[in-house]
Amino acid sequence: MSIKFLIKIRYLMQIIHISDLKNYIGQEVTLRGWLFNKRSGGKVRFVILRDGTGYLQCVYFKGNVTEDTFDAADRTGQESSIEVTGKVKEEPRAAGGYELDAKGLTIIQNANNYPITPKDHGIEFLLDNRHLWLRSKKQVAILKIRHRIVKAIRDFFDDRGFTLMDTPILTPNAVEGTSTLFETKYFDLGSAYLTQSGQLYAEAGAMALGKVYTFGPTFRAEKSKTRRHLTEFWMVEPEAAFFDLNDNMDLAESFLEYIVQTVLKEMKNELGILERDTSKLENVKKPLPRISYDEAIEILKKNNVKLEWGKDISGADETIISNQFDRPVIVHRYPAEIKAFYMKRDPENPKIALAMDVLAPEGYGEIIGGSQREDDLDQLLERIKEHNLPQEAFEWYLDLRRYGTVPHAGFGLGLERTVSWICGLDHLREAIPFPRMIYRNTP
RNA sequence: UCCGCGUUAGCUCAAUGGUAGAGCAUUCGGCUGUUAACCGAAGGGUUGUAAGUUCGAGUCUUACACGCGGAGCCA
Repeated sequence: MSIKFLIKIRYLMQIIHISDLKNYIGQEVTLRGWLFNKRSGGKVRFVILRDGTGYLQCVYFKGNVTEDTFDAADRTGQESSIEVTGKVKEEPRAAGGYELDAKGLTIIQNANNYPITPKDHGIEFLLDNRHLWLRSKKQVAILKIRHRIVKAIRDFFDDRGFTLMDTPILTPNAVEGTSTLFETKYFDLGSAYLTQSGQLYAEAGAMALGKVYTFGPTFRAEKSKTRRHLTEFWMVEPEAAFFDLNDNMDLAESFLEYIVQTVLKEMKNELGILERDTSKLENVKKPLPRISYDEAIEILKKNNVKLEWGKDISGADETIISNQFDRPVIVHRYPAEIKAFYMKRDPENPKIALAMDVLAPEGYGEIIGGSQREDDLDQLLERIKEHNLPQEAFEWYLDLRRYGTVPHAGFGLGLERTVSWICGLDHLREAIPFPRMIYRNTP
């Protein structure tokens, strides 16, 4: 065969992805990707190809292929980049149902000694190799579900008249004045802090656009060392004018239902790879149970846990409460003292803030926190004093109450906690591609 | 910051105070349907660091370093 002829064949060959195999049964195709794993018989070689869209077993029989090709199948290492050609066929013995009756194997780059072998590894090693760990089956499934959740979040708000509004990451002050923030030098203006929430800015947006949401990274410099904390995480925060606490809870409820039901419907394969028991996710439908903080204390009392009125609900207590229900539970009307300065007081009881948290089932804890905001100028001024916050830093925020203030509300949903819950992960660090934790900022 | 646990081959882990071991990975050989394939062989070690107890320390003691889990804080 002349070189010209080979080039012609090369151009005629259809280059496809594994996810499209079903449309090419019986046809000769080319696929490109990485060698996921391989096995061998005496005169047969099984090469598992992955290309980001799926996995495909390519079968090389000695005699059916050239010596060179058969040797190539032998000497190609795990995660080598390769190009394969062959005929697509249905094959119940192969995982995925399709197989490639392979003819050609081109090694783009032969990888030697890939660190993540097909056996167990410790978490430290895997995190050190996070850039490679992302290639493994479960991590690919998690990344895809995370992407689908992000898309569901955006679709949900976009379809309901919310406008995406990005808020600054570098901010001049602490939003709630409590959390420890990452500090950085900012030219001649002194210090700037990495944002811990876009909410105050989103409130300005809600007064401009009616309904907005902000979706971006947030940062907490707390020295938290648990499976529920990262120092850098993503949060989506809707904020709507003329919303009260009930509207806010209605929105959160529809929102969670939409996200979970969308993932259940469209990500069956990935949930299967993660071996997620989806029966508990099926229940995530309106209406979600709503209980007050006072009722939460009663539930704890029945379970022999004493919680003094005015104290915050701990992680363990959250689990006890959420175990009483078969779906996420909304807890509302917390003691004002343990909540942020901008939350509106209950007109019926000034000791209570019109706050709401949503606790995920199965011990995943708080995934949503929100409130109706204080819209009265004098009340807000008083709160700022009580919390010892510098009023001048909040003048712009107070302007929102001076010029056409209206009742409004919003909440924040932690993306990684949501991904972790829906995927059934045991640690937040697998819910984000490159986790940032107190003792790790690499790779 | 506090409490608990851990650190042995590239990776995951064994080893009663008495010669440092296995599986995976790597290299070589075998097998025509493998599914974390399997079978045979080989190479691979300053047992986290420093000191101490002991005839003898991977093992016991102390300090330090690093990591993991939990508490607090929060999404």
